[in-house]
Amino acid sequence: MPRPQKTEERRRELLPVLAAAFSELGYRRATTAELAERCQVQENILYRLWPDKKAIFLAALDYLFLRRMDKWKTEIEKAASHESSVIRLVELTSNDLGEHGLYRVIFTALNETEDVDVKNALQRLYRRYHERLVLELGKYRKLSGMSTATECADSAWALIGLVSFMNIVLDLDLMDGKERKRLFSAMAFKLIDGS
Amino acid sequence: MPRPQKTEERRRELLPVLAAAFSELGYRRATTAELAERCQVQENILYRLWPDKKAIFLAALDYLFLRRMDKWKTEIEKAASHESSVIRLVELTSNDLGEHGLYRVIFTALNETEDVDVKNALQRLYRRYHERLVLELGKYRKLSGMSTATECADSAWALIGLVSFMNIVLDLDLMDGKERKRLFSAMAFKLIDGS
DNA sequence: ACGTATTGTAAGTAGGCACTTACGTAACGT
DNA sequence: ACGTTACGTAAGTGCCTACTTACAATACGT
Repeated sequence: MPRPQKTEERRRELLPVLAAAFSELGYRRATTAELAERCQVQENILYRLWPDKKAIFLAALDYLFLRRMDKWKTEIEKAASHESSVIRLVELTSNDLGEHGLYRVIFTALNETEDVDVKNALQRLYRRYHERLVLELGKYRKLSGMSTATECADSAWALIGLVSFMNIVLDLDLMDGKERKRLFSAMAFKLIDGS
Repeated sequence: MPRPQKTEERRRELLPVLAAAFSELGYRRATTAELAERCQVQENILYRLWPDKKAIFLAALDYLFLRRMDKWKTEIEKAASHESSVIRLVELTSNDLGEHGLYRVIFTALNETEDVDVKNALQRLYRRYHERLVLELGKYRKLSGMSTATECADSAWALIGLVSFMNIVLDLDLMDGKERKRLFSAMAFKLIDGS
């Protein structure tokens, strides 16, 4: 048997480039020609690695989400034992609002929700995101004693909403960086402290 | 001079249909062919009323926003003098989350922000939205005495963010109607009461 | 070394899209 | 009544884009 296939390896190589393209350009403007050019390959070989453009997009979405969760993890580990991980996450998020391309891709995906696969992928993503946040928030609130599970879940959703919106603010240049960061921090801390 | 042109009148006639199409389908899927069919005219005549598709879209966006602000106005007027208009607005919003097509169109527009005209239109829309909300929120908080202008502005932005996010929740079926309404009300009231 | 299967190159295809053109028809002022 | 202008119909045009096909080059196991 000649030439062992290393497609999986190739996919991993190209994914960061593809993800960057999607987060810069969105789904539609990231044409297959553009994607291929950025990967410095022919369109053809993208289609040997994935069945279609949608599959490439979903792979990129997944990649960005996992990358983000990894960053959360290392950030939490870096935290001093006495400080809460939620606070650490809020600070992390306020510092790189929009730098990671995840939200851009999510917003672009939201316009493709008539596609069942895209919709399901987004659903799973948001649910996992929420689950993870509830976990950290729960730990934090347990320290201060009061707060029901529902209140925790609500606050986590509101936090996710806040981050989503801050990315709209960023896209539309509704505020400058300083103001944006101030608003986000103020609101985020209100939300994690609950009422 | 023969046949007085009534283009403006025709535009007003078609706008509701066009706006409905854009909020159902988004910008891309609302093809000019589809738009024409829904209006029961040929594509051709749309291009006699507007220079291009983008102009139609922006007109629809404006139409939906003005419609929404009108609804706010009548809702506030309907309010009994003793109850606050902000509370009235929150209740209104929680009742018809997603029914009006405004947010769908806004989200679709957010994927076209590389276009300067679209970006400016959205910027103006959000700023006017915010301004209006700050006004009502200010009146409400003046009653309870404390709250700086910045706090008011912050809360107004957070409210807008919450509504934006609830529309994502709706699109992705992340919660059923009851749960969605509960979450929105709970968070909205926290936000208008400030911390 | 050689055959086989993968990787790379380049051109092409079919469909969808925004936008036009050409022309027939109807209404208004005089 | 008639000429002018707006309105309506229908077909088309050229471009873009996701996806293919045909074929050459290369690397591995035997």
